[in-house]
Amino acid sequence: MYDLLFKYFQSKVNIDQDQFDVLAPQFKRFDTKRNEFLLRRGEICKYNYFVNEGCLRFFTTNKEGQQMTRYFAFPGKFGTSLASFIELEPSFEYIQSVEQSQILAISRQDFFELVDSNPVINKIYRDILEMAYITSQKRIYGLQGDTALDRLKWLMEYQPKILSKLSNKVIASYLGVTPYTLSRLKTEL
Amino acid sequence: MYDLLFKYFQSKVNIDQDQFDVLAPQFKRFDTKRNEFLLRRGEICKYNYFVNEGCLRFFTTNKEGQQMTRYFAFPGKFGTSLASFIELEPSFEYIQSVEQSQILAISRQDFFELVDSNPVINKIYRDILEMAYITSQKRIYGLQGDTALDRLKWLMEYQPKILSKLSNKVIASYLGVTPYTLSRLKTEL
DNA sequence: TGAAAACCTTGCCATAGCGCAACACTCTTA
DNA sequence: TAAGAGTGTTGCGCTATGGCAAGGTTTTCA
Repeated sequence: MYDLLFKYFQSKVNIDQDQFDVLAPQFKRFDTKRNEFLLRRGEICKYNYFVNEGCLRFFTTNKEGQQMTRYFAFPGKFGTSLASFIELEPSFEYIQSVEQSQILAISRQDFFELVDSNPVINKIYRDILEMAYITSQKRIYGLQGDTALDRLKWLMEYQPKILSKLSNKVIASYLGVTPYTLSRLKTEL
Repeated sequence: MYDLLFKYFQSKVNIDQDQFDVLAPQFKRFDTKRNEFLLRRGEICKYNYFVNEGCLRFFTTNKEGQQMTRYFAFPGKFGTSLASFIELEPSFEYIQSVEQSQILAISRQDFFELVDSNPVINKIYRDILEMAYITSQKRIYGLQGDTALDRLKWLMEYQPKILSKLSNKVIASYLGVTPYTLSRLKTEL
């Protein structure tokens, strides 16, 4: 159950089995059904999630009710609604299980106690934040300056898993286009 | 010279003058002219910058050569080309001084030594990353789902300094529209 | 301080992407 | 296994934004 998480930690920092065994029990297992919500807008996000199997989608809706997807967490990735998780304020986004998934969740309090007390976890959290921020920067530039077709090509090259595993509807909501447009773009490839 | 930086640190964590005096000298002062580049695409970003006076702009260009702005650092803000700064890889973005500015810069090595050895700095860096990431998330959602007019209104409400201090050309490059469109949108407000 | 450069605005038309409607296809799940 | 819900495709017209051109205004700096 904790294999993937241990591998993840090892890939980031030096950590041995004993150190890991101390903190692993703080991660509780959740099993989710397809399309199940782990968090809805307006709720407080109490957990940081690690995906063991399946996929989580992080999205919000604009005033026309259209969904916009920010991030897909595949196996071996962390994800949370950070603003809510940090500040204990109502979340502006949803977290939904795209398919039947197995999730490890650590509570806010346990997580930040670890971050403050355990240099290994501190470093991992720093890494996650740095990488997530850099990814966001690139995505901002992509949304600002590339055409929808460019963004689709970028996705094919760098995130092929998204294209192969997910529905056109959610892919479109990630690219920032309508499903109509995505369908048309695919004929231009 | 270090007043603003000290205030910044105090606003984030408990720090007294003695603690601050130890680390302050690691920040070297740079004075920049209007439109001077601190970093060009392809160069390695060696410093983390703190703005004392003036303003720095962080941007890149797409393949048509249009500029896209990600962030403006006003007095009391940090900014760097993070991917390059962390990984020592060539930067994909530029850092330019919008106007005559006074900057405090700390080198990569000094910075990460502080982050690893000094809990106060570690916490500040964590805060910066968290806030920057949250801001990026909101910006991604804004670019994906709101019209250009919505984004302009958002800017007026939450970042009025950008509208009042900067040229239309760079504001447009931040909103992800052309200067033509921005000019037209302003008549619709 | 005055010429040159940069910037802002606006008319006009071009284009990318939107969104309805209709239909085909494909997963559920009872 | 059949009905229904959800998903993908495509024709058509619409809207938001892009981009050239031309003119007026502001800024820069020698």
